[in-house]
Amino acid sequence: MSKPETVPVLLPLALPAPYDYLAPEGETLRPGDFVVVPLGPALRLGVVWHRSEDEKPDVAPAKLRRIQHRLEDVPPLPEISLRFCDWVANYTLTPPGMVLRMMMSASKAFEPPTLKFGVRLGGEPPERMTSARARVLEAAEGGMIFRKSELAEMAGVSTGVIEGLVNAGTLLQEVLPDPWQAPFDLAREHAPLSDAQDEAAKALLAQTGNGFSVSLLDGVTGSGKTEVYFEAIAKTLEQGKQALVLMPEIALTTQFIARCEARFGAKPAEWHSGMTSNMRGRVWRAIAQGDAKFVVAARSGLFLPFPDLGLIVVDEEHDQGYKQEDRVTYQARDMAVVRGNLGKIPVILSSATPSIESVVNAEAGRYAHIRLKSRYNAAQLPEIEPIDMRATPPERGRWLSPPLVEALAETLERGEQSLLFLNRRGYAPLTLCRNCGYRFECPNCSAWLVEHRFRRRLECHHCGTFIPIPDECPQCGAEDSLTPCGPGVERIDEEIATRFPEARRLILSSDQLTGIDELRRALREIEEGAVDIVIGTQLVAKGHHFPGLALVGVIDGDLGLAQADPRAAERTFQLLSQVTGRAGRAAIKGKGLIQTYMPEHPVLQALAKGDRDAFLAREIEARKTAGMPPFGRLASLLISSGLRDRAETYARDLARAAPPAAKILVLGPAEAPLAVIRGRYRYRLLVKAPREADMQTYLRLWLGNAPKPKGDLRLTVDIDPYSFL
DNA sequence: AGCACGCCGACT
DNA sequence: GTCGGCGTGCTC
Repeated sequence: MSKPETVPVLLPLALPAPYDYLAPEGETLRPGDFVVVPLGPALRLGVVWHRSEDEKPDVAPAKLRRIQHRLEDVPPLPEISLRFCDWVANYTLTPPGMVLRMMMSASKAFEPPTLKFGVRLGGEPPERMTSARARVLEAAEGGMIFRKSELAEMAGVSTGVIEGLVNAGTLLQEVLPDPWQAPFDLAREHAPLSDAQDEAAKALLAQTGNGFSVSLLDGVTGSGKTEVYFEAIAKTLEQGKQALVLMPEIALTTQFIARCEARFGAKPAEWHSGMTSNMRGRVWRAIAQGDAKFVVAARSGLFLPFPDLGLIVVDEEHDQGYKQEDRVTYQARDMAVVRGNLGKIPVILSSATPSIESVVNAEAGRYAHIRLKSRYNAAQLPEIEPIDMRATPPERGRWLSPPLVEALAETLERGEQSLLFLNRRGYAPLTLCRNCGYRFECPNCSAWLVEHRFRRRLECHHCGTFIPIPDECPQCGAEDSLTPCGPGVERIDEEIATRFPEARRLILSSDQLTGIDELRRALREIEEGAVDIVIGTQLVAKGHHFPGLALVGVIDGDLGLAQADPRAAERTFQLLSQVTGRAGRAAIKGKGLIQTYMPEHPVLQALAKGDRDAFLAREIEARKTAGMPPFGRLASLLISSGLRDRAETYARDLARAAPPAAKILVLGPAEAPLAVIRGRYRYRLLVKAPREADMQTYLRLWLGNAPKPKGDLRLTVDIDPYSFL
């Protein structure tokens, strides 16, 4: 032992590798331990990393500084998390520290935990009894623990009364248990599975239990996929292991949490960005300690420190929301499969409209394909019909075609609910001057300003800039000459208001519903049947059930098809099937009407005929021929700068520095479809490679020798890009 | 991610 | 002459 022991420590910063430190005197540290280390002038929190055999510290010994101390009351990061971090960093070409940062994104978890206290009936009755006190005692009957505010509200008294009873010794203060501390009742009685569900559950359980496997649980909306994977969750919890369910939109999961509670007798822990930092800290710790066994999370939940994860479910696996595009860009569905592989545990991908990638993997035998072809409870799939807008156009200045209006009228007549879907926020996507042709464009982006009549302004959907709606044209000065062009949800709402003044309407869009609570309230109103016609954006397509919905009308079925995007057809098919799939449940036969100018398009044909498989086969064939994912690999390099020339020149220099490779194609640079965002000019390079090529090694070699972006130049690498804007 | 160093313009 | 703008580079 001549040399002092050096320990690699990874810091949650954009550094290329872990730094080496001297171990603290007389203490042995292990990989995963959280440690405080000096870095430059400051102290920082990092994680003791692992070093492979062949690596050795190559930093000058004189530079080595000593680890200050280890965090003793934080559980160490599990070994799998370290390997997962390295894997993701390597795959996405991100510094490992940035992945670690995601893993540590609960700063409160590293501070001494604050205990929450509640009160419980237990001591002697108070000497002086009042009516308020009596009400509290009555409400607290049974010995349950309540939060002070909760009990006060139940008894209809102020919290002062509660405090008084605490001081009198009647109410005892006790640590409030977190929801995940309630035990699960796995044998709890629940609605029996249908034969099809039972068969699927058996097939699924056959996959789970012996190490890593991926199952694609593929069933039409309303077929009861959730109950099927609940069986796998029950099995996991029975084994005492942790189960993770990923959801694309956590704001919409109230229903899901309630179903979990109904099935297992206790609530799962939740994890998403909308939680308070205190709550995030508590959940993080509970997971790290292995106390939280069942976690429902947004995509970032994949990076939580599970010491004993036994199952990952990716719900609505096709959803684009799983692709994170800012900071570290990753596809959570794909990374879930990686995490499952590292942990040797089963992964379930669930969807009514699975992604092409997953279907191809299932067909190739890499994933088990478990299908549920019919709806649960004899409910029928909605009948879907395209409406040819060339044959039955709407009247001037209107957006609903006669057949859709008629269907709405009939549905309204029957007292049933309708949903109109338009994936466009605001009132109108473009405003122009009738007199001189001036169009309102964002000063910072290459995009039109969208009129939001509700908020009385013109907004840019890319940078958030807005101006009040002007009275006159800024170019020619003409008054009353400004004309909104095209519809957004607000304009559809206006049309419904004139056509069906008696109907109760609700716009389900992030503009109208700010915050989770408002959204949840709106969803409840719809569920309870307090709304006749819902007009909604994307939000309505994400896994929420509307039990009374009979008719779904899609205002612009072609909207997603216009873009020159290799995934446009897939995405449109998924979105439209999900939206129209909201129609019709147990008692009601649903109907879906899609307004389109190209009813003969394969996407619309497939929807109308309910022939998903034919569409998938066709789409898969097209991808195969073009060498597109999953048959080939893509990476996108986005170059941006405040100066157009600088961005373009750098993009060209970068392209020129690309090492020649037999089968790897570098396309571009080309101006990005959204050429300017927030005043930054954007150019794009696309790298296309065969499936067997090592894209990461190629990119590292290339970027290692290429000129580095200087000044305000930014270069972002996106492996497996989903957005081409 | 911080923070210091260093090189250019506009002030007492 | 100095103050301070931020672009560049370093932190084990």
